[in-house]
Amino acid sequence: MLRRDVPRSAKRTAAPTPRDSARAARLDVYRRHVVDAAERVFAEHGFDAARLQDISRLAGLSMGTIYAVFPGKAELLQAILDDRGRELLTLVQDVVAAGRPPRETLQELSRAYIGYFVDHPAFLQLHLREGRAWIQAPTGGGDRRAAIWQAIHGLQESIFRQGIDQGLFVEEEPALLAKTFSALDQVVLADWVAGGMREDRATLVGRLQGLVTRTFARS
Amino acid sequence: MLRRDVPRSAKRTAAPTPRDSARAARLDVYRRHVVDAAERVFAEHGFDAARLQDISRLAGLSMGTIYAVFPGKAELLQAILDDRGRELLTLVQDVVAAGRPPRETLQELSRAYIGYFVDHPAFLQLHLREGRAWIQAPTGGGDRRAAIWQAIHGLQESIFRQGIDQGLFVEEEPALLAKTFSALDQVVLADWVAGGMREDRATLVGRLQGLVTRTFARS
Amino acid sequence: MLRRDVPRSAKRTAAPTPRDSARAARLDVYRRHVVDAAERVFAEHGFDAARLQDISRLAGLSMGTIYAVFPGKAELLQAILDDRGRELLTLVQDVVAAGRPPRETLQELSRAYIGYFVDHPAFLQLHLREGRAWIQAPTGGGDRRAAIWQAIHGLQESIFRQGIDQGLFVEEEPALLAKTFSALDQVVLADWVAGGMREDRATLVGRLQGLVTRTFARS
Amino acid sequence: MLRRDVPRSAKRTAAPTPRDSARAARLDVYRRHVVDAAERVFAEHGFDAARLQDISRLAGLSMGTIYAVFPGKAELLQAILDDRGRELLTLVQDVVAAGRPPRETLQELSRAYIGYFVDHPAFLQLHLREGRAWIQAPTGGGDRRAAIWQAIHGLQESIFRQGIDQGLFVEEEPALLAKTFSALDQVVLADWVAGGMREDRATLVGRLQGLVTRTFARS
DNA sequence: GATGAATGAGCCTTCATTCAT
DNA sequence: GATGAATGAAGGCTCATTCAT
Repeated sequence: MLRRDVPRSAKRTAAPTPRDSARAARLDVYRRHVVDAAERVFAEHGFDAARLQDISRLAGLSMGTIYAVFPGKAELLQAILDDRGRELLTLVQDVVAAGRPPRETLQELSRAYIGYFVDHPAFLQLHLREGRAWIQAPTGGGDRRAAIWQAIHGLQESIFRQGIDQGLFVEEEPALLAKTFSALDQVVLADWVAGGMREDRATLVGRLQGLVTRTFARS
Repeated sequence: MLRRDVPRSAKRTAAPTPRDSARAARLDVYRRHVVDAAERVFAEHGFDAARLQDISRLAGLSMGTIYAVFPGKAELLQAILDDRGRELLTLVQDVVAAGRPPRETLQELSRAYIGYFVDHPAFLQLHLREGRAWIQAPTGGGDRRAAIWQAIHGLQESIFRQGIDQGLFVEEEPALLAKTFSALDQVVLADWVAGGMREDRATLVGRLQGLVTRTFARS
Repeated sequence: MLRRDVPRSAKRTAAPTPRDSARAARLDVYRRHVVDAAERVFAEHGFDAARLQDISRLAGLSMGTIYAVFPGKAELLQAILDDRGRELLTLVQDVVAAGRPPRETLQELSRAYIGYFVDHPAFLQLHLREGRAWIQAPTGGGDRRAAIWQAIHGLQESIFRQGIDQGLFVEEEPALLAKTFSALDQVVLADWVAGGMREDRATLVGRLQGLVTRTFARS
Repeated sequence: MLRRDVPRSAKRTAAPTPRDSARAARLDVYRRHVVDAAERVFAEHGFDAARLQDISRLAGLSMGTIYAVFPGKAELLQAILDDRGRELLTLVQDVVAAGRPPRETLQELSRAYIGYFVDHPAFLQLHLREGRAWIQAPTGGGDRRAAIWQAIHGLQESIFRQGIDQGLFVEEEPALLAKTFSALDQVVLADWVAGGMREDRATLVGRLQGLVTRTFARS
């Protein structure tokens, strides 16, 4: 039958129709599948060597479906780094929002970071392979990927600034300290990956906390 | 073709003829040109996006010559990281060989690293882009790239071990300390690159030495 | 599924049930919608660049419905050219059936053609873009599209033959004259489209009638 | 050996080196092969359905070589229509330059057109399939393809204008007469193609000249 | 020996067509 | 019966690698 000429057009911008929300839900499921598969394939082969075919196969979805959800390969990587970056940002925001004293906050942050990456080993590998955004210059928000890391580092800087003001941390440019924190994080995790991911989470947390304390704490 | 019955095989391991040594010298000149050009092209575009064609043009050498010196693109990257890695290793060896006390050695090492990367900015960018070898696991020498970094880190570890034994450095796995040292190095340099390479060498050395002291020195 | 043993097959060729005729009527409505939308999309983008998706959207019908009415994209174009061709044929038949003298008939034909295309601008564009059937060879009816144009040209030929016999038209192969008539038609209309469709119908009719008179009338 | 550091750099913009001219000559040979093959494939299947692979195979050249000579598929078609269009333009220019009286010039033009298309049957088919440029509006030279046809029609218009001024041709917009001339040309040739290309050149020339005389000549 | 033109395998992306709901 | 989301084949284009000159 011909499509009815929308007597419910009034609702159009109001509540979404069940059909629309179903559609949105389905697309969201696909999105997650695609992102998951892509994350793993990118992690294993690196972005350039990764083939969309493989992602399609791993996701159990056709090429067409992938392209229904993402405009292209680049945007797929973007989306992964974006999603994960946002999750990390939320994590940091939560930790910071708790309002604990600086040293404690740093310890919590270490625990949170390690926990997140241990929980998402594929992303960890991808992050170690392709995640150079945290070294990028503050470009004024032109690149979303970099923007998220700037937000993350911004929060970290605020902690460092606080700690420095209270005489708890070494006196050094907070921006550099934030990056150093990320670097220490990366060292511990990279070492873990390189060693075959054998240590458990607590060990890694302890290791990072140790490094962090020694690096930043004023004795 | 008929298999030639190599009558001059005896010469093979004997003294190289002038012709041979001339050939070797020529190839070596080519190699250097190719490696130089590749380093710059890889630094600018990244390994995957770099085109051999551009390297050929920049080197002023034909594709054929490049392939006469290197088996393929991958080996070209390998060679660069190898060459530079070896130079870095030599640097570290020299610093260690001087036999200074641990803290001083670490300061010298900081100066040497910074100096090397500031002198080779193209390699620095390539190192930040593609150089993940220093995080790799000790694979038992299967990968030469990783092997060199293991050697470097091995030397650094010896310093840290010494320092720990003398009660000068924090007590932590020397291997992890070595990687941390590399990470700090990377942070300072990445920050420098991101900021437009404006600071001079001394500033960077000072910054790294500060970080290093605070991170490793036992108070 | 088990193959049903069609007990109502007897009804198949009998009188159509109300259900069947309702079905047929419905399909016919769909057909018209689809053809209209397709005509516009084909006219705008050309056959190859046109996307069925767009036709579906413009028709307000699902892809499935389109494929319920047409076997594929090619048949859709076919159908448009067919429908329009048949309408044109009817037009010509009506003009010819009036039984006016040849010159007058040609003038009427000119008016009718221009009128039809001015009334169906989308088809005009499609006709100028993809309508090459009127140049096709008499293939013996293999292609329906060409067949219709052969019928049209056949009628025109009969007029030309009549006019030639009466000494009114130039002596030339009637078939060629018929095609020339179509060409003149096309020139006037293409010029109109190219000029932005600004002139009104009467102007175009006058222009074509002038060309036609000068081309075919024996002085 | 390393490329010599150009002692002949002075010559650089002066005479082309033998190497360069050889290169240019080779590319030109390829260009011709590619264009020839493309012309035939485009003529047979139409632009969109034509596959570069087929052109590659027919030309006896690899995909890479095709792309060394043309940036893409579209430019390939462009180049064909361009080349042929320019040749046609030259033809027209030569005919017009002879300075014969208008009627004679038109007869010569008919002979030239027919001759050209009979000599290039693949292009004829392509022209009938994809050549709609001669109907296009004068867009001010934005499209090269259209521009050439504007030049051609411009020359034809000048002939018509002359003829009209001398009272030899019917009084009608010269631009429309020029397009009509092209249309008559197309009719004769399309008819020839449709009929299996059996008539010889003289027959076609006679046919077109007859049509042209009757269409344009003032009695 | 060096050249660099030629090769062609491989991948991202589109869209006609189908079929589960 | 109608839907429109899912499919996946197909093709334009790139660039690492080779080899005739």
